[in-house]
Amino acid sequence: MTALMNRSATAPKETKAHRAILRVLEEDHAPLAETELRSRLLQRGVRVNKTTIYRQLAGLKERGAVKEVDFGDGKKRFESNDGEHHHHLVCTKCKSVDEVQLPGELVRLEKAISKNKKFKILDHALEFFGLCVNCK
Amino acid sequence: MTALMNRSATAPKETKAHRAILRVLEEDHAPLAETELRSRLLQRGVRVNKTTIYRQLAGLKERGAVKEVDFGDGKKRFESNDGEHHHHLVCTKCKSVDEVQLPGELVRLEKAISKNKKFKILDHALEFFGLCVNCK
DNA sequence: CATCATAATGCAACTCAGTTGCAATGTCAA
DNA sequence: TTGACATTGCAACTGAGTTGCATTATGATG
Repeated sequence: MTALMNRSATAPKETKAHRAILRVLEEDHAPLAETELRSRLLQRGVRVNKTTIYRQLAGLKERGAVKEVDFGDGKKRFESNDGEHHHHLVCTKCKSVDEVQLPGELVRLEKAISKNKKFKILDHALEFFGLCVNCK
Repeated sequence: MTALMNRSATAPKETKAHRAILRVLEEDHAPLAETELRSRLLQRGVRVNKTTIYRQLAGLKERGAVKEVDFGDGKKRFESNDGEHHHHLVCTKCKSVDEVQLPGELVRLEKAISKNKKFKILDHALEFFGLCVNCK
């Protein structure tokens, strides 16, 4: 392609870090923090500086390839943004993470809220915390 | 009393910091971060060390007087835990915070999830981000 | 293939929220 | 009033995340 694909951001370069990070996030389909991501990369023999990781993640997020997720533990987590929109079931004991779909539920809620409160909702954060099958 | 009352939770002592912090949280009914809380206290002429604030908040939370809220900006926020269970409408522009009640909605959702996924939900985090009436 | 602008990387130093150890102070029951 | 012990303040620390800058790598162009 030529000049199109303008995008406010420059075309990302094909680097080792870029490829490896995307691959890890696509395979391990869970929200990963920087340290987790870094050790996953190391396991694959790819050593990447944490600054690079944060910068890559910022870029990937901007381009919509990745979504930021917050588990309320003060760490930024990122997950691949391929599948459907979903939420997480975070086991507070073993830290495992499962996914749930809430088809239409939140959309309905948000519409109702927008009407009543006249607040334009652009995003939401919804995560569930508790005990998974193995831990309860 | 003597040796009993072993507890994990001692009766909180009536201190200046304790009183002042509770009062600020009760009056300014919004989730406040440590720095915000601290300056609110200063405005009332109460100078409290940040360590003390964090420790008081931890205690208040343990006793259920206060709830921790996460807006995903890497800061712990706490709000008074009197009123009804509610969620927040956070304006990403002017940072104002409004409240919404979602009567029964989440309870229903959580029950359905528990059944399908066999995950025991103990807590959830749900906040909405967008533009308030003035900013949109 | 060689060149070169510029994007990506690594490193060190930094910021900022939150925590910890410890000595000093305050609270409150006896 | 006393004394046990909870609370406070301070300084030093931790850990996540960011920034400036010099170095390296990418990929478009000739």
